[in-house]
Amino acid sequence: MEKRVRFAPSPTGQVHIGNIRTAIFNWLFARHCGGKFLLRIEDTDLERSTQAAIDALLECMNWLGLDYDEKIVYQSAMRSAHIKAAEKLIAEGKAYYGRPDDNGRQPVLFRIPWNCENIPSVRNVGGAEFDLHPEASVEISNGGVDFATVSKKGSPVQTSACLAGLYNMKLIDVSGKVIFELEKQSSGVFEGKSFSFSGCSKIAFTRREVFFRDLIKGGLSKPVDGMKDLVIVRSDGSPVFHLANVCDDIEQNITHIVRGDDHVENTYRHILLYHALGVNPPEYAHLPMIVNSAGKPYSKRDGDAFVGDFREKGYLAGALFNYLALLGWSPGDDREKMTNSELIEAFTLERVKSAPAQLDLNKLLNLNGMYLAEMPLNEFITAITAFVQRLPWAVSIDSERFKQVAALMQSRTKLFTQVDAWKYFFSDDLDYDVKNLVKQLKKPENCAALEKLATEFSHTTEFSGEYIMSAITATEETFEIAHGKLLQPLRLAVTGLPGGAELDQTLLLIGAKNCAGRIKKTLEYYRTELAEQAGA
RNA sequence: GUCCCUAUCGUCUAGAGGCCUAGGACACCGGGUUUUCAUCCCGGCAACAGGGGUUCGAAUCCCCUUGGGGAUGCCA
Repeated sequence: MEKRVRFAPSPTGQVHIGNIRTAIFNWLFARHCGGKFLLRIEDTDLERSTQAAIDALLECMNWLGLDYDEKIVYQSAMRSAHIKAAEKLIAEGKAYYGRPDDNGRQPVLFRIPWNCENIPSVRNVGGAEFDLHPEASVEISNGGVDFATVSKKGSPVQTSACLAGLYNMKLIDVSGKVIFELEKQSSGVFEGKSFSFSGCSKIAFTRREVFFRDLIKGGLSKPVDGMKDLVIVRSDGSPVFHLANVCDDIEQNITHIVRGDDHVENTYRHILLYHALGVNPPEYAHLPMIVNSAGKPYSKRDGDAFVGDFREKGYLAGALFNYLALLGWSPGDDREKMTNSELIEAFTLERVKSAPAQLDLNKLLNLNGMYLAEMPLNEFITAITAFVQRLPWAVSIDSERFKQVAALMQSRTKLFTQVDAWKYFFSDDLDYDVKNLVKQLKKPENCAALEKLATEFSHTTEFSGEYIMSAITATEETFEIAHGKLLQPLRLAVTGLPGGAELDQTLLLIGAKNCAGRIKKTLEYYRTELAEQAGA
């Protein structure tokens, strides 16, 4: 059978990195097994869902190459189907109207099914009982049972459970006498009859549990007595996530649900909803969360949590995609830098880890650098041009010269936004690394040597790489500076910074006259502004 | 509080009872190349959370503890 997965985000803001990783895993799964990757936009929260957020989402997916099959389903357009499903459940006695709100309107609640015998996802696991706090009462009604167990310290712990969770329930008083049997009263309770008891010491019942095999986490189960009937239509008439989600997954014939593991608890209820709607539930796979460098879930304060931020900062879509695919998953061998087709080929849900993973910006940066390094030069230039154009100093730079600089700097660029550091190739207005500058220029012989070089540069007619290096060597000899020790001061004087590409290539691009002018300017700057503090 | 999930270098991970003296990558540290810085190359540091079992043998299976996360909504 064709495998069908979906990515179902709520467009309520920027696209979160954890969210997009879920999309990536769904996409990889679908592409690996030749299935369909569907997009459903869960825009039922009309207050918070905006067109801008939807546009941002689509833009993000497009940027990362997450192409989807079939038409986008907008959940808001499915509303009448959701309501119809709720009505069907009510008609079949599988859902009921709950307590009215202040305006007298009633929500619809899904009843955790009382008769579970024919539901393959539910099984009996034997008898269970709780000690009850004697001072608290037990309330039994159509909506479930409220009672209070006893904590270790002896205080009451208020608990409630759906009726179905307390199959064969018996209430036992302090003398050991059974004072209530749910089975005998069940039809009355479903019709609205309620009971209240005090002085009970025990509640005994047959425990049942919902179970499923998660493709990532393995066998998972939850006792039904830990569940409550859930609202599926609010009193204002709007469908709740659980109902909408399940209905749409049924409508789209989803066969595999791959989502964040914050949904594990919901899965038990969703499975029951599936059965109530007469459909076999799909396979589930729950992905671990991504956490920040402190091991906590990402919050607004962390920044770096939105896909758009990564794009703005100059990360490549391919690198981010590759990196995110490796968070919580690995191919099983030592490969890390992988093309999309390699990822598709290797991807299986079985290899997804189930512990949370921290995003490591360093590693992402490194991977991005690898992608940049192997980009063909013309592509690199095109891509980085988009970033340089935003910079104020770059408004009218020469494109031919920019290409030469790009060729020189590509191998040392890990992020497009690092183009900001190329300013000195185009502007005489240097941003000095003052600390390093002072360190170099407080040696008088360095200043004298630079002075001489400036003079030579301003007069030379044959400015070449060879000329530059031999001029430096000669000057070093003249001023008795150790071989190579003049390079740092010279670089600082011309570019303001301690690092960069090969010095001769750099100076060549800047030009003899400019170099000479900058050296003089830097020396002047040092003497007037920095010499004093260097001496002190 | 209760329930569920989870636990290998600082981080991402490999690991399916013997291939483990625990492998790779990032970061970090050292060396080489570069007459400087970076790239690049080579090397190093660094982990099975703790305690009990099971077994001839445990990172691997079981239990407990501890740490982390999630759920417990008329949010999604």
